[in-house]
Amino acid sequence: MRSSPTILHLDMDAFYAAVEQASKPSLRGKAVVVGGLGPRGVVATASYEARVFGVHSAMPMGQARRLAPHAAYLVPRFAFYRSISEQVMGLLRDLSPLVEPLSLDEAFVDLEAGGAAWDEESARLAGAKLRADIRAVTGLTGSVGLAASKMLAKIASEQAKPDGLVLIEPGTERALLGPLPVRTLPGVGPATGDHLRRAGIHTVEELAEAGEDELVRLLGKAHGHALYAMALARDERSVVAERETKSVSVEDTYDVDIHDRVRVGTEVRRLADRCVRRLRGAGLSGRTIVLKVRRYDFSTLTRSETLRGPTDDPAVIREAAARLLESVDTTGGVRLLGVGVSGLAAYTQEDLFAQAAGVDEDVLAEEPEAAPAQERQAPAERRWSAGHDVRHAAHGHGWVQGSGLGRVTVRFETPDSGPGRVKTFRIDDPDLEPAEPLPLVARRPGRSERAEAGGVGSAGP
DNA sequence: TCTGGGGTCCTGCCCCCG
DNA sequence: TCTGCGGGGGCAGGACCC
Repeated sequence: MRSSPTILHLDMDAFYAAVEQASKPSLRGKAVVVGGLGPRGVVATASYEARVFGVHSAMPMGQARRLAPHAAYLVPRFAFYRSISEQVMGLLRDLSPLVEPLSLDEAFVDLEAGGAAWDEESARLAGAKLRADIRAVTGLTGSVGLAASKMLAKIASEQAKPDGLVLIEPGTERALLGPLPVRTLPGVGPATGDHLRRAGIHTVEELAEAGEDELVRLLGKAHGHALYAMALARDERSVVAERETKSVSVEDTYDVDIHDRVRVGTEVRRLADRCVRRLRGAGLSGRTIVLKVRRYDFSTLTRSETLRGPTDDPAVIREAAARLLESVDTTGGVRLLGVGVSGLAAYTQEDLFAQAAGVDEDVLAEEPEAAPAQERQAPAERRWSAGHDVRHAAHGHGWVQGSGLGRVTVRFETPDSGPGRVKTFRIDDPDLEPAEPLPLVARRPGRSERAEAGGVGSAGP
């Protein structure tokens, strides 16, 4: 392990909810819950104000609504979050070429590799500057952990949340880790946590005392060795900038279980097509086709089939998925279906033949990526999804607060306005149209008339 | 109104091959 | 020809992460 705390872990605070609050002034300081709004939705992110009521990620929406009935409930806008994420990742790449994104809102940075820091003092300065830059560019807050290893940097950022910076000084690692619950360590989830608890192991210190052989006996080879090393604060994993994709998959949970076998078949075909679209979008093909079925009782099974060579041909993948479906009993109903492809390659075998023979590309049903999810909504809500931006000819930019019964309610405000007024329209009002989200922070001088003093949005907790 | 969607990695089992 | 053994691929399931 390196001797200086020059591995940085960034974790944006309640990212999706914070973006929504920055984008919608009337939600700042309020409980905001982002997630699926259907009957089977779960919480993706809850703002800190919502967490006070006990709402947290992965909780069923119904439960969240009971706990926080007055919170604002919004569907995620992934494309928008991705654009903000790219700004943040850009700032990280200014620090070092070694940036390892873990998700839209999290990444590791090797500060030493970029020359951005070499000791405790310079690391602290780089982390503080990064936090200030993120706030200036996006209006959002992120928490920074600094340590000599990935694991410790991640634990540090967790302790720094929200809106803070924690540096773990070399030499203090074991003492800091010892009293923490085993669940703090990455890779210890509910099942492993239970397993260890039954063996009388509750803290990291007890994990270390148990010894490597005992942990391997309890948890298996890979997990046992890895966990023992982590308990001793040993973590040699390096920051890896480029990770290649190993699989591509799509899945849908249905609002009500599907019983009709024919309908199951058509859904699997649609999923196969969506999966192919993703695959091709990434310039990939694959050999192994995986069908996933979650039944009415939540039991989940997968069936897979490996082809002779990689493909991105929709007909081939549809047929494989259909064959796999034949071996699955769906009586009783299914709540989720999924199709995936693994064993990826950057080329296909058939396309050589197809091009040589002049064969047409198989036609993929024209279907925008978002269609299946929207299709489940009532027609009135199809155009006006809660939380999405709109523009009105007379009233300007706003967002949909809700719609139903032929009406749509819009709040007119922008990231750098104050909280705005609410108005209601007919859903077919010709003056109302969908709009792109506005930048969270007014553009820097140059062209914007909005770049006035105090224009930087605040989204503090 | 109980439980999303997209991934990764590991394990155990079976089968084939040498 | 039989048996043992080890490796590797394919397959299913489970745990975990964000």
